[in-house]
Amino acid sequence: MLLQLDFKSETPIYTQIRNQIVMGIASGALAQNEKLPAIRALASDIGVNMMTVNKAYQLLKQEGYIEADRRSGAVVLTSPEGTGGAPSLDPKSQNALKLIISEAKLAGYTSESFSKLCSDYFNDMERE
Amino acid sequence: MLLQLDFKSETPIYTQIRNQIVMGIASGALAQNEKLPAIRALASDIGVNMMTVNKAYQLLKQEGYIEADRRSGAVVLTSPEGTGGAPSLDPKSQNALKLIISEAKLAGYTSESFSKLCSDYFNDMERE
Amino acid sequence: MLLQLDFKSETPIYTQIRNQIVMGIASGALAQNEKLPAIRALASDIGVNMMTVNKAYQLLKQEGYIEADRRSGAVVLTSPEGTGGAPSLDPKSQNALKLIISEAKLAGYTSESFSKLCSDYFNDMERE
Amino acid sequence: MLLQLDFKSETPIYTQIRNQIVMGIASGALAQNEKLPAIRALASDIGVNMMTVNKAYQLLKQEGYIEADRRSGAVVLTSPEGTGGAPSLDPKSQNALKLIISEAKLAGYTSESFSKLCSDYFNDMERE
DNA sequence: GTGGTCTAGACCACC
DNA sequence: GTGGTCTAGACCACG
Repeated sequence: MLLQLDFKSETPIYTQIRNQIVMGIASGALAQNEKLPAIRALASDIGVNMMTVNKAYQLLKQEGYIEADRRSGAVVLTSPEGTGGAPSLDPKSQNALKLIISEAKLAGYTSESFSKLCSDYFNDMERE
Repeated sequence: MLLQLDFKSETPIYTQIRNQIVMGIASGALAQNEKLPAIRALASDIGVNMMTVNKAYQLLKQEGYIEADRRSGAVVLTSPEGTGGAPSLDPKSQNALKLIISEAKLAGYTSESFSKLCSDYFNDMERE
Repeated sequence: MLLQLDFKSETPIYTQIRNQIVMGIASGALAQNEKLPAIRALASDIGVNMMTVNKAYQLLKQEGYIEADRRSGAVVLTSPEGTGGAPSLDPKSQNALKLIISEAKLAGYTSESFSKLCSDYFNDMERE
Repeated sequence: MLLQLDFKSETPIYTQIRNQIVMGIASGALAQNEKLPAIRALASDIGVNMMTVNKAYQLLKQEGYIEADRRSGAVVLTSPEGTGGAPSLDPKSQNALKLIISEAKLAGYTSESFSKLCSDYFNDMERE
């Protein structure tokens, strides 16, 4: 699991860390119940202030992606994939998705070609 | 065409304006070649400073969604929808989409149910 | 002699008219002593306010490119091409040239390749 | 690196700042990877509002001359001078160059004397 | 009437 | 400390 940060990006670094970890979990690069690196270690690894990593971890905790374990630091939570209930997307992400779909439509995508694109991304993740 | 802004949001107001206009164009609420409201008019309409609206318009110009005419303000550009070439999505939007798909997967979506969600959004736009 | 205006450009229309006429004279499209179209005629031709054309003509007069003739409107002045003295470039244009050369250098041009580019433009004009 | 602004000029201050920095990079006065002054510092230095400097910096970023690093402000980008591919000039600059060449021709320059002028400017930059 | 530019001062997020 | 955002009001160029 390697984090790739872009210090020139306008998205805050702690958000980038959070995003990469979420994508890592989804792709399986980070297994369920796997232990995340210690804040201090990760911070020095990627050359970033500890506060920044801490902020990312707290975000992830708050969103239910990871859990703080007294003994072993942070661990990836078992995702409720098979809960049975209808899956629901965070409202913010829903809005972001609507925006992306608008852009895609104006860029020439049809409903079908866009769905195709999404499926591709979905399947790419499985294999990584 | 009514703009709905959230002044408490952490996404800058000028970005919100830009997003709403993009979605407005995609949904047809803003017709091609339609004249956009004057910067100052829109600014006072939504209770925001002129500079803020200006920034949003410049973003849209730069991205090719609208065009400024010296004589009559800004107009919606005719989108090159049928250019024939493969449609392409902005790299930033691609990354955002990948992130959303990761979140969706962890929230329990399958590739199919997610594609369904996208199609629904796509079609909703047509009707508005 | 056809004027091509870009109403979306950020350079004022009267400047565009002035520039096109200067380039027209240099390329020979407008001959020395040739009569320029009447303000009113040109204005309606290119779909522009008379004031705008007037402003362009006054600029050209002031810079010594054309002359107002009571009887026949404006005519192209005989350029002092063979005056013998060292040619001199307008200070503003000198600065603009320095800036362009800076940009060209950063874009990878060498002194030689840039001179080549200039010669090409110079010669292109002769033929038009 | 000293900026010389003309507050009476009709070219916007932010453009003047942008131009001076571009010329500074080309002349070597600003070294590659050198850190640019902080927006607020430069602004108070040259007696100008922060927003004005900000606008200049954003232009430069957008054009690829400088880069913003989240941690340490803006730095001069390593220019891709030896990329091998044919160097290309911005279309706007090309048009500006054509116009200047037209003016030069009418002022009595020959293709050769103009090329000489350009070489001189090119070489002057190296030494500064 | 339109957009473009600029100012002086403020608040906030990030690192 | 840094940059990003926003405001309220002003002046000017363009058409």
